[in-house]
Amino acid sequence: MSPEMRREMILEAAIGYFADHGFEVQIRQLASKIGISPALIFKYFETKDALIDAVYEAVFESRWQEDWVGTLTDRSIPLPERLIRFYRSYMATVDDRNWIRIAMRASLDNSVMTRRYLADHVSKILVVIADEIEAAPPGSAFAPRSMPSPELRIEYVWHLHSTVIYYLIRKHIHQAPVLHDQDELITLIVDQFLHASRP
Amino acid sequence: MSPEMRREMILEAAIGYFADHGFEVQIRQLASKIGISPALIFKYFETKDALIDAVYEAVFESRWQEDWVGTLTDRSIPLPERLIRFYRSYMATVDDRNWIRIAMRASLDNSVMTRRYLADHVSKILVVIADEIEAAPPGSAFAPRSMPSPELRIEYVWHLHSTVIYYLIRKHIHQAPVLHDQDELITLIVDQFLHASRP
DNA sequence: CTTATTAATGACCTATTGTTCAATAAGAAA
DNA sequence: TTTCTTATTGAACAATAGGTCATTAATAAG
Repeated sequence: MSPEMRREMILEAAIGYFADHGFEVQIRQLASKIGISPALIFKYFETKDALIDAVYEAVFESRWQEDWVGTLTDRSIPLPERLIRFYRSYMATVDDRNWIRIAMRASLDNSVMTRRYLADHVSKILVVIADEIEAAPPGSAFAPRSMPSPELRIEYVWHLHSTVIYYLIRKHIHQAPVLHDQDELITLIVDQFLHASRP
Repeated sequence: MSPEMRREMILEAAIGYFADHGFEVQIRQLASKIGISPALIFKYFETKDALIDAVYEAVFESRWQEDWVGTLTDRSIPLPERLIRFYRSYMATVDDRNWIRIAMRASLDNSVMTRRYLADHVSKILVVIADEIEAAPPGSAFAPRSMPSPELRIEYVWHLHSTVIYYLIRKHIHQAPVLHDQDELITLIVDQFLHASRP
């Protein structure tokens, strides 16, 4: 097998295996799962830690769509519609067992990855959403009654965002039964969230 | 030192250490952290797994207040006030780094503890909240416009509850900056949540 | 002070686990 | 086929880690 394919195969297997069983699983077990010898893994990744780093890289990479901010700020479209479109796209990108579990493990292990992701990416989105709500034309169905104080602004939007993220945690980490129809969920909570903001 | 105190000391140290570094840390490290020999730990806990089980027991025990349902269903008090009181008490009980982290680790490790906790305790609360919202007198400020379909009922209340739980995950697992004033947070989101339900 | 009891330990055992490396298999090129 | 290259492995090493046990230290009773 070509080195590129083999490396990819090992990396993919490691992502799934680490997501399921944690980073402490033995290289031996991972190898036997793939059907190769443990030694071969060390041909492609210097050490176990290097493999873990590669898993982090692969999983955190491309978990972000450049057009999300564009979708949210396109004021030619009504705000509810924008939020629903955004969260549908967001769900499609992040509703992934391996991603959710590894991001959570990263935080528990005190890795900087998830904290950086939250700081760099998620908080950007939250600010945009807060801005768009505030910018809604007064008198429109979803203009805010009164936006909370600056310190509460982002926490206010977390109310919406938390629901989506924790839905994924319930699904992929707690493995509890959740509503299957995600479009319905998104419509429900965006509607709920915005109606509380009406004048 | 008396056996009871020693056992308690080991257990408490294990809770903190496992919460921080995961269940894979060495007994040696835990022992040196406590300042005792590794062998002593095995005098009080048969095996490492027995210690882990004891940690689970200790952490999941008494994470539930019997009077919560009573608080939520006392219709002599306005619903917003009931929800605010409940979530203040809930926060006081669950806003604990060790608890949040170990409950999350339990789920990732496929332990039944957290799933059972969600099924037995949390979902009970969510049903009660849904019932109370629906029972709000028509025309009151927070009577529901229209309660969603039966399948969406609980998911609807998750919108409120998720925000509280994910706030704690952000704080204790992601260790991201969060709003310090929890009373303010609770007031904000309960208010937000109920106002969306008004007629 | 002596002795009995037991909390506590240090040294050791064994299995596990990351990692290495000489040897082998497989496949392409000549 | 022969040769060259390289993907792959089996076996082993060294450090790690759970667990045991004979011995020691501490404490309280007589």
